[in-house]
Amino acid sequence: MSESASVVDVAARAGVSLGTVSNVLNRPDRVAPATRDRVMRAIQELGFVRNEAARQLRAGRSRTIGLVVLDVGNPFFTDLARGVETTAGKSGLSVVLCNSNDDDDRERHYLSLLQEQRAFGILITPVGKETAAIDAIRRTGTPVVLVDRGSNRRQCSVSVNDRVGGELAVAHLISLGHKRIGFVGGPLTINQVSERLAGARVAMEAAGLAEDALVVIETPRLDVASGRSTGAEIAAMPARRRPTAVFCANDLLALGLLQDTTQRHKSVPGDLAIVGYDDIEFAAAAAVPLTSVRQPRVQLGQAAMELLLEEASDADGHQHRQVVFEPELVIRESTTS
Amino acid sequence: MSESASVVDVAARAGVSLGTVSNVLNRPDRVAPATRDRVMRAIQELGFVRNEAARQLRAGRSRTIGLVVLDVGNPFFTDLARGVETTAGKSGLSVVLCNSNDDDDRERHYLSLLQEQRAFGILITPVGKETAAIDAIRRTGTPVVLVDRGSNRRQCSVSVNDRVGGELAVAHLISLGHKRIGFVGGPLTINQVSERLAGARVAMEAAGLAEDALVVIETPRLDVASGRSTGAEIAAMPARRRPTAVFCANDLLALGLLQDTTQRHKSVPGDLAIVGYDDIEFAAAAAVPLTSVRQPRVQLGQAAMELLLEEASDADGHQHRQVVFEPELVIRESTTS
DNA sequence: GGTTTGAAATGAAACCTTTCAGTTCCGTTG
DNA sequence: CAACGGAACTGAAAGGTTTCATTTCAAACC
Repeated sequence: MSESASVVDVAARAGVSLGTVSNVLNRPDRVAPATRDRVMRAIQELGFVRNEAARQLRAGRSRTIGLVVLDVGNPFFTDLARGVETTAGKSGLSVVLCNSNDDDDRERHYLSLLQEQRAFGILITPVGKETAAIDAIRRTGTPVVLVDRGSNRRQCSVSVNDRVGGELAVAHLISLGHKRIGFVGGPLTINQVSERLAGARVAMEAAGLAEDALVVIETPRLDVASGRSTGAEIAAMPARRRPTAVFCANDLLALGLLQDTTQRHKSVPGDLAIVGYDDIEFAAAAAVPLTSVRQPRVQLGQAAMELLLEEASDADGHQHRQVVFEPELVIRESTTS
Repeated sequence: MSESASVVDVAARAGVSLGTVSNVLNRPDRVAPATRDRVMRAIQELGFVRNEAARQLRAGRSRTIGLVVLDVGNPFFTDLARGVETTAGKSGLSVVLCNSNDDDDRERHYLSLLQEQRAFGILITPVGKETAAIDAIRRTGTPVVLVDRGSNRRQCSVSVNDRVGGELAVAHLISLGHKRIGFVGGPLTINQVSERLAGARVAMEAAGLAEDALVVIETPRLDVASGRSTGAEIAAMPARRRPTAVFCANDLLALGLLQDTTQRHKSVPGDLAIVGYDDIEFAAAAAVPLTSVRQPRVQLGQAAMELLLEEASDADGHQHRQVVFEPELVIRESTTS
């Protein structure tokens, strides 16, 4: 009971060879119904459970795909994960959610773990720019799809046009008459952050505003706490330098900043207009409902998984594809009173 | 290059036996430094990566623990997961996060998956009451710890006293003068929900309020959307039956309800006071900062993982333990103006 | 009756690691 | 110089599954 039964035990009990048991498990139609039933009964009686490790060893690769994200605490990524998981499930694959937490070491750690597990494939939002480790993995034959991050032709990727997103956000603020605008986000080494910033710059330039009219406030992380501390930083600025509107690189920052600003008894958007990014579910329920740049999170996950499956199936001459979604600005009270 | 090297290849290249390679990998101190270096170099040159499947097969169990939660979209569970993961990582274990999504079938599916993977252990917040499947797993020798759920002496569990939490929440509302109080949550088959409701009833009784002064509104799920639709339901009630305050079984519901209520231009807490549960990070940043019952989420995860390790180490005569944390009421503007 | 055919069942080999009893080798000791 | 001891290394076995070339068997055919 405690020691689990193997196919051999099942075979013995059913009075067949172990090959037949395997056939019952994997190609039931090739086994005579009577035999099949007998084997099934033996499986029941012995409480036989397939040993996935042995299957994997034989197959050479596992049926698990790794999804490496920057922050599981960010609803953006959990929504993404849902999309991935649903699509993966349809192909009988399971998903391991790995939280790199913006940390290079953790990312490396998870990547080597996934390699040891001979992962079926990897979906990753990389921490840094360097793709050496990822290239190495791809060279071993494991399909890799970059998520929420564009790429060159050398690899598959699924992304939302972050530059356009940044542009939309800041153009919106400019159209409301703001002239001094803050950008809150970081670390700037994260690609999405720098792209959104680049988009913001494009909007500034298009409106003929000076470069230094965009005040960049770099944060250590993209979380609520960092957003809160940004509030102090902004409040401490001399009035003539202080921005009248802020574009945050994601909603967590925006919510943190919003919370802090409200606690200082400043009005949003009166004293400070705020735009977020991602349009997570909590953005609409915020102290002041948040204007945000919406990304198709679940579809992003689905598309990523589909690309991965595609890459896994046409093993050799695979043509890498880059899927790019377009973001959408959702206007709420945090910018328009 | 594409085909990965095995210990045998490494051994051949380094001119040693495969046993020595294994020793370099697992007990480096038993190998002469010179040999060790030679093997290491061979590993480097061949790009050898350990095959986890083969290790598992040999070892009989994997180094993965399964964490089965009701809803990954709920920050309560992702915070919990963080606690679990940190503690697991220290012992070289990895965590697979499984989202049962309140669904019996999905739960069953994940449990059998974890069994096939010969999981090192399982942490689970079960969907229903029935523990037949879980008992069966425990009988195979896999340690199981119930999370966010008390239990009898027959199994390990980590929980927060939900009854006390419900009592705290409703006692608070009563102390503010409310006489007709709503309870929002569901499905009631979820243990945490029914316990919190039970606590609410205790508070009502203690205050000498009639049983039917507690209006129970059962929701299909514990998410923001359900919270929003509850708003309509409450608005549609005749004024004399309509509660003046509501206790929601979790913060997602509370945030949804809050959002809907605000959109109806009703004031919170003026027209409707709201208490949530979990005190997730977004509760404080809500439209009206949310009064909520705080649970030690991260510690909960840590404690669960520690219990699991404990159960895994004293294989035989393990004494099951029940760890119960006490919740804490955090009062904010959603109840006090 | 003998031969052919095809479905059904068989069982050895392969997948890769870890373990452990056994061997080798070299320096020490009596 | 023989015997011993211990460190270093070896290599076979085990672990459970899947695959596939082979074998078996009964029915169909000539």
